[in-house]
Amino acid sequence: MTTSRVKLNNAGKRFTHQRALIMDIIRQGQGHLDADEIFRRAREKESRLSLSTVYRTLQMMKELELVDELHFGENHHHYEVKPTKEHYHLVCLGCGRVIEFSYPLSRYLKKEVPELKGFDIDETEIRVAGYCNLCRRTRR
Amino acid sequence: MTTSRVKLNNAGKRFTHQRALIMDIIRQGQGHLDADEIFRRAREKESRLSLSTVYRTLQMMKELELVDELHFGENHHHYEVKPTKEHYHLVCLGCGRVIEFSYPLSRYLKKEVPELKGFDIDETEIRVAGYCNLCRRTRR
DNA sequence: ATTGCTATTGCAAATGATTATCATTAGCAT
DNA sequence: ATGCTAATGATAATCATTTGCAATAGCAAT
Repeated sequence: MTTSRVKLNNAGKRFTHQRALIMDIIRQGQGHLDADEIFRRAREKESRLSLSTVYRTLQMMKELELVDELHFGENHHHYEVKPTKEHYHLVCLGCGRVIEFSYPLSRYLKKEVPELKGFDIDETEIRVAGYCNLCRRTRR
Repeated sequence: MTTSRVKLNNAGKRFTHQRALIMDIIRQGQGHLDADEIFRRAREKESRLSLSTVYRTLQMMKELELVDELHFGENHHHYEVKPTKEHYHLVCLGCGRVIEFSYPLSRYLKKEVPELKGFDIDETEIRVAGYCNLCRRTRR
């Protein structure tokens, strides 16, 4: 997409078709793919693509603030396109489903948390883990 | 400490001195050590202690709800004794300092987030990253 | 205290996730 | 079309964590 191309050029980066592909996959991924899943999907289109390129691209897109890295309490990360409205994630420990919810945390923090005085906030993340409606029932 | 011994026994686990040591270190650690730091400190007392034992013990203590695992956006985890009052963490990207703050998230979530209807919450975590007072100034 | 069962440990090797190295390739400004 | 150099692919290296297994040590029963 043109927007990403411009963003890359402004940052002095080249617009490669690997990068375009990876971005498209994250965009269409409807959610929260991890590096390996992005790699597998990208490989279907570009069989010569390297996993290193996926990691390097993710790193760069984080720095350019095109994507956010999410942490679901696992030992690998997930990625989503930088969202326009503030939202967080509910992770079901049963089925792994991820549910988004909006919540104006940053506004509340400023109001209610004295420790934040003079602290320059870069990122906020909320993780709520538990069992969704369905999994709650089938749990023994 | 006796309390942990009882908790272990109730769970059908043995109270080994490795486990006691690891728990003490986390308790006295004043905060948020990672597995490797726990290992290094424990080794000063018990030079034959194995890193596997640290990992296995952490795993077990998580399950018994004696400790919480924290995620600071790195690719390893940190640990603290299960806190009595709800609090979260502010991580300075400059100096790595971790500041705790209390915030009644779970109460607010129940009130304000419809997606949580029927969702059985196990854990909640907030991560706020940015630059503390000191680091903010020295940043170019 | 002694015994016996078996959970736990230490060690080493295995796995999983990510990063670094480096020769080759390909954007993009000229 | 050309040349400079950032980016890529492939592989090896690193870091974090887990697993397999023989030796050890809790702890319940004697």
